[in-house]
Amino acid sequence: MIADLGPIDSATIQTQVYQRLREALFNGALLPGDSVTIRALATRLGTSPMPVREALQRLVAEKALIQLPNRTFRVTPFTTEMFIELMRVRMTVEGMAAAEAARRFSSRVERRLAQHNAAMIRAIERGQADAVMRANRRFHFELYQAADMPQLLDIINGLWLRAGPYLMNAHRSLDDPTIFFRSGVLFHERIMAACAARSPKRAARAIAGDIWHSARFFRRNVGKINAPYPPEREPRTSTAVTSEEGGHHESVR
Amino acid sequence: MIADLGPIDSATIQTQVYQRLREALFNGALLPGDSVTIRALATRLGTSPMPVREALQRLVAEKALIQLPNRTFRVTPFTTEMFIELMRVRMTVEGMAAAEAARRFSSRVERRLAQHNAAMIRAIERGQADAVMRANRRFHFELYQAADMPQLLDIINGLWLRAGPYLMNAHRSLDDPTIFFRSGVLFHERIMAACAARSPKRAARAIAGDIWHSARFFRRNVGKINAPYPPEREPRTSTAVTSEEGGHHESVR
DNA sequence: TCTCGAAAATTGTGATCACAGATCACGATT
DNA sequence: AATCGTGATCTGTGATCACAATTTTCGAGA
Repeated sequence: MIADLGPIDSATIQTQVYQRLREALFNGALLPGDSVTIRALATRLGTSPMPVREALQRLVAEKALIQLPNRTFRVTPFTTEMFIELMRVRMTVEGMAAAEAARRFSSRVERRLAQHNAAMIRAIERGQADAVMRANRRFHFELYQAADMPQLLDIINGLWLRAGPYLMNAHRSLDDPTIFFRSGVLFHERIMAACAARSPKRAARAIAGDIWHSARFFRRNVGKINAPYPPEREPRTSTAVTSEEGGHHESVR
Repeated sequence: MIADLGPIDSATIQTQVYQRLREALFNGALLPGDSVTIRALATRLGTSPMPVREALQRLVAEKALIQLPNRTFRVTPFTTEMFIELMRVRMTVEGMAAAEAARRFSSRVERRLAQHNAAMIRAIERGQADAVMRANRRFHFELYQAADMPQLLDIINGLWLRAGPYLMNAHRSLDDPTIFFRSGVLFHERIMAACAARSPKRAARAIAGDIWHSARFFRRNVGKINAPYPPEREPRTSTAVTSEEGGHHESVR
């Protein structure tokens, strides 16, 4: 009955592994098609294979990774069609969250949204693409969180996790990411205006517009982002890169 | 390069365990709040704890189970608020699927939908509640599958998995489930009409109506379905029922 | 130079064991 | 009779080992 504050509760190892992989996917540190192996990760993280196994299984459940007939793990690669489907789902799901956020809009989240967007503008001016993407993410989730629908937020998290390896790498394929980033800022302003006007429909439309607009930029580059093609065999498939393999990219750290 | 058909590919044990638990949840064989333990399940299924561990972790990832601070597993219990949120999410997500299905509607799925609905009517007349729920499920997923959006279908599967323990048990709390079942049939006819008319908006509205209507029946009974309340302690919580405990219900078989 | 095949290395899966934390059962103490 | 403490039991977590399937490597044969 003591008010024991400080529930430090440092998570289990498998949770830590899971969160690091999740962050790596969110940030685009892992490319679609990259293979991930249990032992290699365990060695790199200094644990036994067990926690890694469970973390990978969880990511498979969230469709962030796939398990080939091979049983080997890979960052889920998308075809253009799948990417478009994902963006369509995002438009309606995140549109719903935006609509609800507009209903519950408060000056507090209004202020924070403005801050995130300002940070995004600053990052654009400084040419810090990573910071831009980070600010963009914060803006969106600040909004979605304001909807106060935990289960909906979970779904959105899953969508971003799957889209991360693409969205966070796609801007590198653009000649001038700046103009792309700036249009994002404009959409964000539209979203804030809709929320300030307490208009759910406008907010949903604005979010959908933001998503669709960015999708237009990326659609053509979906293929370019994928890791070197894995050959498609029969009962199982493809090679497994294990760990280093040439300073490629798969940096789980 | 041989066209080896018959990919019987009897899955791994963990997959089998997962699917059985999934089915148990879908059918409402497990009540919200029921506790599930690794060793008990492993013993009952005649395997080692390993496959069960991974299956449970996966279900946790899908929010079908929760892990208390205790680390013990429980079938996710819902508050009324959470249940309503879930139903709202279902309305827009499944509404989207219905809309897309309406666009792609074919006489083939029209025929099959009619069959499922007919089966539902027959089951109602015979008073076979379980068969009613089964036919209802087939009807919905026949429709959603027709949308041809695999990722959206995955999300819907997750929603049903979480709702299963409630929806599949709630009709038992009704005085006369028949009138509830029959209204479902009417909504289904509305849905089919909308699809036949190739009207995405009407299809989405009809699905949302179906979901909301059923939610109204269940809302009051959310609390009644939950398994006996687990006491909420501090760092972790509640007892673990392990296995039999008095012929209660948790039949994973 | 290319093709084929067998050994070697790598992969995920499953079983078993050890362990820390939590819960429960039971008995001594007040 | 009620309360508290102590040991027994149960829980999930992590480590280690064994194994079958697969992939890769590499050398023999054409």
